[in-house]
Amino acid sequence: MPRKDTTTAARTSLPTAPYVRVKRFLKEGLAAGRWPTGTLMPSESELVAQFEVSRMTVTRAVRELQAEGLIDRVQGIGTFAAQLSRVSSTLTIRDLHEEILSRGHRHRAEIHLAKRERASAAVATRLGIQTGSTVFHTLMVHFENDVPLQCEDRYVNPACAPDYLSVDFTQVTPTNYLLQVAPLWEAQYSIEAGLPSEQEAQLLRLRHDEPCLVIVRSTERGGVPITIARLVHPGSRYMLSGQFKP
Amino acid sequence: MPRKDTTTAARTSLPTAPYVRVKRFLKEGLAAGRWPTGTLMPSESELVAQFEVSRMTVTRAVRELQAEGLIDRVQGIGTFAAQLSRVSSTLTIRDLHEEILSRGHRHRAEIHLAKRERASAAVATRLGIQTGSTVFHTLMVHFENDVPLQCEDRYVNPACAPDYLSVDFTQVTPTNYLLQVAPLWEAQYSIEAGLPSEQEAQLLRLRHDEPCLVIVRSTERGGVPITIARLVHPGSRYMLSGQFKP
DNA sequence: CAGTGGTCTAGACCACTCG
DNA sequence: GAGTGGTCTAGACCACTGT
Repeated sequence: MPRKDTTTAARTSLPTAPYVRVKRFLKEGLAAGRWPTGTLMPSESELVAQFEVSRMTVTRAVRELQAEGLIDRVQGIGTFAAQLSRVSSTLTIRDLHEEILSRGHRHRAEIHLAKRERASAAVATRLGIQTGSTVFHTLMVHFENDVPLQCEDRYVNPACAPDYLSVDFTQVTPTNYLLQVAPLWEAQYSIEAGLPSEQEAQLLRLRHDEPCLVIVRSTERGGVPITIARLVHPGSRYMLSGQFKP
Repeated sequence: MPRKDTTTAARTSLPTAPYVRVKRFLKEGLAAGRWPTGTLMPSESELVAQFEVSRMTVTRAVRELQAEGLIDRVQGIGTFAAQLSRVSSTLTIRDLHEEILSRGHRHRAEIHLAKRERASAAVATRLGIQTGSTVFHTLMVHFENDVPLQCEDRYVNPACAPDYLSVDFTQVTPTNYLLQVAPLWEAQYSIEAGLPSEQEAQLLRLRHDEPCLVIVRSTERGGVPITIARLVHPGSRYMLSGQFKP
């Protein structure tokens, strides 16, 4: 009889999956401070005995908690409660076009620059190419219902997207196009508050002393830099938001 | 013979785990555009046949990709390539004290307020309590090597941390203390650029027109609000950074 | 109905760490 | 050697979707 008899409770309401029960037990124990940070938690075999389930089931529950960063496991040693203070959230950065449409608003892009240039030392370094070699450079402003929302200043490695300049960016955002050409596999970003450059202030129709949210993002794939972008948002018109949900 | 014979390759170099191989196959296929967004991907049974592994192994690989948001699965239908453009990053917000120490710098907190107050309507709403009932209110500035780095204005629901005001916040940060009392299970935040209030500018030793990164974070547990905090950082001295790594 | 994913089991071998 | 996690298998039952 490979299938275990389902005599045990949980028939009245929801027949919660066993691995979910194990997971919940551990999660609630952590929330209740039953295993303070760094404490040794029950071993897999203990959980197997306690819940009368197979080890695979326990393993799944525990592995998922590990993936969520709630516990640390060390082979040969045991399972430990993780630093709950290092909780991390998922900050989803969507394509601005989609984001605006999903709010039910209109999106429009104004192209101010789209040409090939010689890479400055700073740009070349970050794109992993030779100073003075060709790069693609675009500068545009994105509008939400005709209000300027983002100034996008972007350099692209021609090796990764040779046809970049032939794209009509009033129809497809650079992000979207680059995702088609090379799904972005790794990226780094920084988020800070700062003042717009003179040009940015003008393009965004801002006074030069209005604070902006500045996101600098560089994207690469397998160690090959694809693009770097500086995204400037008027502080009064844009905010990032997200959730923690450990 | 329950154990499968390990005749097949991968003996010369690393004996990569089968589930890793399956996962890598799918991941690289997605990167190469083999399955555009929304496309039907191989079923579990196909992968079982192709890789000559058990279904559990395939399931694990596929389930992990799903957790990473790279694929969508629908019972009874199949597995589909997810929208790669909605890649999300993990933004880890650590305790500022730890963050500063990990940079090898000194942390110091200056307490400007720590008392009980009657909740204003705005605060009461966000803390889920009655207007006019008691709340704890703290205001402090955190220094990194004696440079003001963050102004923390915080309201706490007394029901969740009755002893909050008896804590010596020059020794323990509110975040740290609240994490001990009630590990934060859910939180929401917004990040924006803005100007400091007059008081904040003074506390941070800023001109009132210097842009700041403002994080507003509210924390709850099981639907019960614990605390709301407004964290103001001088734009010139602080930045958030993170990575995408799908 | 056949095909899909969702879950579970009872065992197994391995690598690792500790006393 | 005993205990831990890391991984795998061959089968199974289920719920769900299509035709």
